[in-house]
Amino acid sequence: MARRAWSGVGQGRQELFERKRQVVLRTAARIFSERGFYQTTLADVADELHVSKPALYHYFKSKDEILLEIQRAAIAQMTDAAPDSGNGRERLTAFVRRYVAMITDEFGTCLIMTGVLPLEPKNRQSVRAGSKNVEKIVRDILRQGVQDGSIAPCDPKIAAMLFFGALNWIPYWYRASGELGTEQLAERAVDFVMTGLRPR
Amino acid sequence: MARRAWSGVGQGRQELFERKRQVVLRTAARIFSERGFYQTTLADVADELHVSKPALYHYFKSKDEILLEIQRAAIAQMTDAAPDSGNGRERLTAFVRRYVAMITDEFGTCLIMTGVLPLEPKNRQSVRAGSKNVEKIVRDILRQGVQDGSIAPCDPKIAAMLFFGALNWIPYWYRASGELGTEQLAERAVDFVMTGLRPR
Amino acid sequence: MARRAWSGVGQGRQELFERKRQVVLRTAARIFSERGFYQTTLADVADELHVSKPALYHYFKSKDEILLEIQRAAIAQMTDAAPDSGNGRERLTAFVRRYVAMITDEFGTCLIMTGVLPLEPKNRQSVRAGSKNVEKIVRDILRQGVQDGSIAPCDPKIAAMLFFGALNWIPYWYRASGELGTEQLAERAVDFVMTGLRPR
Amino acid sequence: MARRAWSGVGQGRQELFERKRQVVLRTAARIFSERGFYQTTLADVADELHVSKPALYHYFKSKDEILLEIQRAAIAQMTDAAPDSGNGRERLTAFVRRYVAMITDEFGTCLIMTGVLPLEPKNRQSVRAGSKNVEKIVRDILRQGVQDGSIAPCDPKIAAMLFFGALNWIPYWYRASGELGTEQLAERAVDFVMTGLRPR
DNA sequence: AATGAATGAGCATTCATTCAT
DNA sequence: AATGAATGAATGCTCATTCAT
Repeated sequence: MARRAWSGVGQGRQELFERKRQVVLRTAARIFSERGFYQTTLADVADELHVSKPALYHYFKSKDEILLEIQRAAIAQMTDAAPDSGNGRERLTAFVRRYVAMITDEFGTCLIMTGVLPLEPKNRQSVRAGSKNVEKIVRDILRQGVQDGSIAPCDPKIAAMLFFGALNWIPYWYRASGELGTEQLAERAVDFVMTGLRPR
Repeated sequence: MARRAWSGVGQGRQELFERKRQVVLRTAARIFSERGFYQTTLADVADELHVSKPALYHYFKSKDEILLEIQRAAIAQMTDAAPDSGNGRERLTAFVRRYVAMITDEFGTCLIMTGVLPLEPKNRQSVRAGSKNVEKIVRDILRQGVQDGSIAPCDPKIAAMLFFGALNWIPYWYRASGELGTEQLAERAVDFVMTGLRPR
Repeated sequence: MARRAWSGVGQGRQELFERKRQVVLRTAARIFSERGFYQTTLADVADELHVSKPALYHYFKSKDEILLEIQRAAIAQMTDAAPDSGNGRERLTAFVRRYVAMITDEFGTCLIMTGVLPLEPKNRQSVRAGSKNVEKIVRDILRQGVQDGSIAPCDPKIAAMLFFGALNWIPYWYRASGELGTEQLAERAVDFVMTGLRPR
Repeated sequence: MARRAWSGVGQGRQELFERKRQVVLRTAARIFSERGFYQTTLADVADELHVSKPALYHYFKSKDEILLEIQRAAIAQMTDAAPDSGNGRERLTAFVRRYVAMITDEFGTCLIMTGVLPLEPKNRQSVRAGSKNVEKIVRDILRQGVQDGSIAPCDPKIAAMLFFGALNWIPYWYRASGELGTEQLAERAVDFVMTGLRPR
């Protein structure tokens, strides 16, 4: 019993190392989101992986680094979510669809639910800079949309944050295991942020 | 030097005790939100109040209880935010205005930013029940609005959560000290959740 | 059972604190010298004092700080050992007598036997500077003696270090509990460093 | 790049093994003396040798054994330092010259600076016995010298330890890389232990 | 009511050592 | 012979909480 959780993960040399690293990251992200970063000990993570605690230190040099890499991965995904063609509304709609997919995976969920406060100040700044960048992308889309008339006139800063709120809150209530699929959720989100609740 | 932070808070007997309790609560809520619950030690809270650590135990029996009471207070405020007259849209609009006011104060902010994970399971359930109740209030308003035609047809569950997301995320980015007042913020929020981003 | 090792140490407020601190220091110095710094855990020190481990942290903020204060105390004693009247030989003789007394107490012994390597670089420099100072005192005495003719012509640097060697090695072999008293030891040391082993 | 530090050390079969062992020993001795035994990890030693950590276990079965062999080598050298012809003074002088040479090499320096405390009790006794033996050699020389009149009357036990102190302290301050050569140092040491500091 | 002192429980991290290849 | 991977054992330190005054 207690087979290595990553037995048979792959067989490249360097590559195997990298895959195990990813497994650690996903697992840790999931547990951090469920229990909270501080309520999760490295022993918890190790146990879940059927691995000893020091083994984790082969892959990461500290608990903080694990969280940092999770959040970096989340930010990277989100940054790539920016679509580049179409008018403002079209781009925003595409962004929502991709963003919902990412924020419901382990990394995105952990970024939102754990937040950056546990990180060391330096790393915190790093992740925050990434988030700011994603926000800027959306602000720019909004500005474009306002100009091309596909989006209602608004203060892009405020609107972007209310927009992000609707999406970022998803990890707090949505369970992928339920009946609502991620794509359908994305459609509801598109509807909500585009047309609001008032009937047309 | 180092005068008690609550010197002159009041002078009733029982009442004085209660007021000091509130001061502890507000202060703790603020620090918890800023640094995070686990990064905040009771020594930090005591220092901020110019009081000794054990003194806090005169007012609360544990760190957990402090957080619990903060969150209960937040929930109580929010529950009271429910307006009872008007059609769905009117009631929802009124709710948003009150909710924004509450979520930007120390208690509301702490409820959102600290979350319920740090609480003991029993207390966590208690707060969660309160939150569910607030959500139910909104769902009911939505249902009413859909029926009376003042709100667009939608799945009330999903819509309510997207709606709450837009509002709950506010503490993560809004600073009351900035140029945007709370009331103006509330108006933007009303616009956003009611009409969305697409031009009419 | 397990009475506090420092029960009844004193009763001033501030003063009591300081005395307990000294007790910790002496005890730690003794154990460090016996077992070595790294072989001694804070639990060992705490046990010896019939106190809990965290209690030590009321008095010192780290294991390193304990060692630092021990060594600072030793250096302070030694610095004060410098006599100021007489010719070179007389001053050196007086220095030996005082130095032997100090190097055989807990602090002096710990300074020699533990060394400064365990200290953090910054603190290490600090103690080293103190040691250098003591060495300088002796070099100056030697120079004076060479000039006034009471000490044989020699290179003061080398001579001082050989001189210190003879004395500093004492903790490695001398036990105060044996038949040879500290004063007698000091006389032998005076003889040795003054006249050497060859008959006159 | 990063060629094995011992590439080309030799080519005999068994002999090669033995030479590599010696390289490990010298290197470890040097690092132990510089940083301290406990501050030196086997990874440090392996890195310095451009070898993997487990590789060291081909040559030694534990870190303790490495230190033990270093110290045994030092003791062996010292034991051989005893000269056998001449009167007491002559023999002692010769001993000093040889002893200084040994105590300034890697093994001798490590024996002095690391001490025997890190060793397992059994090994510690073994090395201590060797040291005692070297001390006995000197005591015997002193006794002979006192009898033949070439050394001043003294308590051989105390005199021997003060004598050793002057010499053993050398590693703490002497750097072979400086301007003072080992032979010159030995002459100063001979002068000091023979005639002391007082002018004749 | 209030505090300095003390503690139990816990946790991240390190490192010598072993194992599988 | 040699190494990357893995681990058991240990330790310094933190902090919520309690106790004695």
